[in-house]
Amino acid sequence: MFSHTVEYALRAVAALAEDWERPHAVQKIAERTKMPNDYLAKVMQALCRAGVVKAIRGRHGGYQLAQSPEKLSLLEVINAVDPIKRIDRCPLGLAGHGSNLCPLHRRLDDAIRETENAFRFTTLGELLQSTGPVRPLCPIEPAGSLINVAL
Amino acid sequence: MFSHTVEYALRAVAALAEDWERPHAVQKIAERTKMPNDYLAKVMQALCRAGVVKAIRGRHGGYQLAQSPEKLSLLEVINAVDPIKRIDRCPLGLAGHGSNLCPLHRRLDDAIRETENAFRFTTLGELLQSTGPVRPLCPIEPAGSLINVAL
DNA sequence: TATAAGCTGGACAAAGATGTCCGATTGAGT
DNA sequence: ACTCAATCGGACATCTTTGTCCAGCTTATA
Repeated sequence: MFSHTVEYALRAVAALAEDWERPHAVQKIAERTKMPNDYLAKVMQALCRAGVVKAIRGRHGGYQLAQSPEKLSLLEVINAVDPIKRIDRCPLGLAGHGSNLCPLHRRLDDAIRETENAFRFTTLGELLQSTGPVRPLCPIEPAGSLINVAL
Repeated sequence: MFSHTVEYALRAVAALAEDWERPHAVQKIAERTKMPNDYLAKVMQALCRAGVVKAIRGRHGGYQLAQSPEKLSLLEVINAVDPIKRIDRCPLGLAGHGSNLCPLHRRLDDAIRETENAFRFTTLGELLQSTGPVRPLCPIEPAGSLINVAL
């Protein structure tokens, strides 16, 4: 239901969120989140253009969140790379229908709106704080090495 | 959020639902629903293989719903052409995580599940019965000709 | 100032989704 | 039997998404 690019973007910001006031190199993020390095580079550029992250160029540079994880909603991330499109007029191309969708498209748009809201009101910060029963989740390290990514 | 193919499939079954016990030729459905004839043919084949519709070959043939609109959920139609994929294990490919998703993927899967349910419990019949304030919606005919498609 | 680390952006390749074309097959009607 | 209307299904064209490669630019550090 969500594009691969969206998934990548969300993984990336989740990785950045760990210590968000420091730049992270694309290569590091890619290793952490197990995605193709060069494709991630493109995704980061998109996030940068959208203002979700900022780029620090040059040596010791990288990307870092533009604001604290608590202020960043998942929807902002999603819309930065692959905007959720609401159905705002009849897809059959009929003029004069304005916001009056037929029952089918009304139903579809309702679902889209609910999804949009679910992500609009979820911040990256909430994800990091969430104290599920099985905490160290996606991270790679099984034993006790390094920090758990909590993706 | 939904593929073009899903949109087409839903339009098609909505068109069929009008009088579902009679076969409708692909060409007629395509005109009604304003989509490419030959692509619709492929979509109908998929719906047929999934058992959502049945094909009547030969002259005076066409496609008709396999069962009454009241018994057909939108989810069945969607899954027939472009299945909604739940996130059932860590997309990072970590073994040993079973159903324990990290907060991010838990959140994503929740949204997918909600969407799935919204369509699982909506039947085609409900859409046709729904008495919105602006009834004749997507149909093409503005004046008083023919039946309103109520797509 | 030289070097290395890192982002930038263009070009391109591969794969999937969408759209088109057409001959083969089926079955009703004459 | 023959014809016509219709699905069936393979081949192919096009577009978008995803993925790869690389030369150039920017900046910290020695």
